[in-house]
Amino acid sequence: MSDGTVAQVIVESPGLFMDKPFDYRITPEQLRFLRPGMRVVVPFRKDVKPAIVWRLHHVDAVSEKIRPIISVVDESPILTEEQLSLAQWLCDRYACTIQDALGAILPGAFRVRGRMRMVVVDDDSVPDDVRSTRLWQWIAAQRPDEAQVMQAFGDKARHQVRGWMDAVYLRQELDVRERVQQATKSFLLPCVGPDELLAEAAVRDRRAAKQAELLRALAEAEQGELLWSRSTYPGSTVQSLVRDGLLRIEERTISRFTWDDKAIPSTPPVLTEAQERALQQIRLSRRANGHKTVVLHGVTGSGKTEIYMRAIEDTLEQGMQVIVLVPEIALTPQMVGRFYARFGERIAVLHSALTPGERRDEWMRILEGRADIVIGARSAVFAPIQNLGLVVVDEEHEPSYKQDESPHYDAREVALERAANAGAMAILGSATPSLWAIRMSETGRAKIVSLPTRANRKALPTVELIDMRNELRSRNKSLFSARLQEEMARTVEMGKQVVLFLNRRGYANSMLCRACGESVHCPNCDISLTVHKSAAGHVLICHYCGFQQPYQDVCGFCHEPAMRAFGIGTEQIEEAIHRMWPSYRVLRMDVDTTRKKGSLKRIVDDFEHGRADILIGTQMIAKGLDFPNVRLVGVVAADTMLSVPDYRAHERTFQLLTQVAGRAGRADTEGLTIIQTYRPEHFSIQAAAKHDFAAFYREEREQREFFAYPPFCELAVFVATHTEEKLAKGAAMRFERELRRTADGNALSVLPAVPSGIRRIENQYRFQVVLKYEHWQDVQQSVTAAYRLVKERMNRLGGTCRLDVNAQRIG
DNA sequence: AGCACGCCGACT
DNA sequence: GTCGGCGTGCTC
Repeated sequence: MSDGTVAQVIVESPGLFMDKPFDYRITPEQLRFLRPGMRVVVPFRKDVKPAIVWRLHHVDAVSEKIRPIISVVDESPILTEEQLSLAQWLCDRYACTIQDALGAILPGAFRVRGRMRMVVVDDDSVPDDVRSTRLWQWIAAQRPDEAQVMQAFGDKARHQVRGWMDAVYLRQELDVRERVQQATKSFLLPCVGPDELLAEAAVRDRRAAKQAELLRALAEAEQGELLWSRSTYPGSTVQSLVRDGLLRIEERTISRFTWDDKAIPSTPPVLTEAQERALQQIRLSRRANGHKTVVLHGVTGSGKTEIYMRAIEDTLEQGMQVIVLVPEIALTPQMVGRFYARFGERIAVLHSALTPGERRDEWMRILEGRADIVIGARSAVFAPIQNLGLVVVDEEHEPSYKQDESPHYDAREVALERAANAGAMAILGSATPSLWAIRMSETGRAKIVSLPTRANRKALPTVELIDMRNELRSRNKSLFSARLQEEMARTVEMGKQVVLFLNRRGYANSMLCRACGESVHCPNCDISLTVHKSAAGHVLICHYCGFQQPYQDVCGFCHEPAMRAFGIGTEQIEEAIHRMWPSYRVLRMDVDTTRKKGSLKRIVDDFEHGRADILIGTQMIAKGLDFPNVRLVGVVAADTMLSVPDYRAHERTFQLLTQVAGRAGRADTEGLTIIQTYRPEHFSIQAAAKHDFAAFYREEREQREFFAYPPFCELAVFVATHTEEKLAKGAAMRFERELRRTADGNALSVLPAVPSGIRRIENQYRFQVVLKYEHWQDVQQSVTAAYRLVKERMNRLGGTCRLDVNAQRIG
């Protein structure tokens, strides 16, 4: 027992059971520099495991059972104190483990691997008969850990090895390895003035031409330094000049990440009156002491990005830093380009398509203050910014801000939490703000700032609704109404472009037997197979597990040759256009055509540069793309989104239609949007057609309030999965029962356990329990306790449980 | 997770 | 009597 400080660390190890900090002893030497947020390696059971220092804890007496930290990986913390408290906040808010929370914050590139490996002590004490064994020689060469020895030589080798260790023929050595290292480059800097460099070069001309060449290059270098390219100047050349005291080598950390098409620096455009007014309101809010959250509601093409950039400039002037969130950065190359043009190298980019090395380097640039604008997707909200002044969430209504795995965080909420902690401002921008955002302004937690007109002073595109029931009556069996066909042809003849939107990929939604009514189902999932076109004809694919089977026109149930494809997909539209207008150049943009890296950008580029007349796409074309030459936007079937069994189907329909319509007429082209629908009277479709956000909001708000759905309450969805149906069901029922027993019935309403929307995926049965409550705080304890109880049990039985707090969809 | 501890059925 | 089934608990 002794006085001192212990380190509480979070050990990296999967599972719920160890979700608490463990104490470790600190040596006096470590005590001088050890800080929370550093990575360490600790002994754990018989293993060595990587861990993160959670906090330093003063105790009167250090208990005997506490073991020492083996090794400290970092010289300075890679997580800030604020990020550590954010991790705790994530645990509380989303009922996740500390490990999950830290895992979400810290990029995987910082993961370390620690192991104890065997090293031979090769001196006279080792007898020759030991030295001559195959095992000994293998250990000497491989430096394996114990598990590797067991794997290669089996169980009998263990005793042999233990014996050698006792005799000190072998010893254990800690091996700590990081997944990727910080990238560095060597720079050459002169130690003497340029005149002397030239003089020394002259001396060397005869006997060391290469050295002379380097000295001259260095004397003339614009920055007064050179990036050392080892192929131009070999090590020997540089080393001898270093020895002569003429130059020195400096290792500098650099970032592997480069953005290859940086736009030319541009001068900011003159703001329109509306933009000017909006910016003034934002500046007022920033100075205010109260809420600093602004919902920027700007119609499509109103120039929201320019407002963000002005607000960013203000923030940088105050010496503070900025986070900009975009729904999916791969979909918004145009936006990143504009930011580079404006702010240059002070930008760091974080998103999932970066290599681990690139992400690590960008992280360090932010942490060390070498970048002060972070632009990225959802996870960029965790960037290690130390002096946050502004968070921007662009396209705030997009569902991609919600994380689908644990922790099920909502980046918008995290953004507001971080902003509140830092006293920073938050701007949530959208042409179609979510009900959540508008509700915040109603309850005084945010202020709405509007941009009601387009920056190009053009009107919003005219929207025509086509009632497809009339088309059927007039015997038009084509996918396109007469009106849409006519305008498509006219637009292409004008040399303008068309965007066609359909929210369903593949060729057809399903195969249905017209004789017996059965559809073709996936053998592993409770879902019908989607029809896709391939070189070899049609294939049926499961969108959930990837199962494939060939197309057959004979029904598997009644054996009648009556199978037929139902429900149009994007591939079928492409085919129809080829048939109707063989000369039109068509591009298709959906998950299937953009799976390969860079293919999305190529499609965007091709369309932008007029190498196609028509772009067919799923919802990914609705996200902030800007094609100036688009005259016509056609929505092939507006109803597909409306009939989704989800409480947000109306909201999603309105948002998608409005966003898609907004792709038309962005520059000098007058825009036209044609929406085909079987339900033209539906308020979501009517409101989108009239660009009437207020009307949509009024109606939808009323329904949500009446049926007690968000934003008038919050939902949490518990899902249990297991290959045994009764075990999945049992876990969900246990969760339900537990909550009925422990939770406050006034604060929490528990809906009965039922099968999930898709009852089985990849042979796992899924049962769910939906919870409704007003304040998570009031129910957090009982819900978290019940969840942990059931999850722990379920994991032992080989199943899984998940709890999505503040769920954005059910099922 | 992965492993040790511990309390009940079928066996050399 | 023991060998081993896997329910339960612990890891600084």
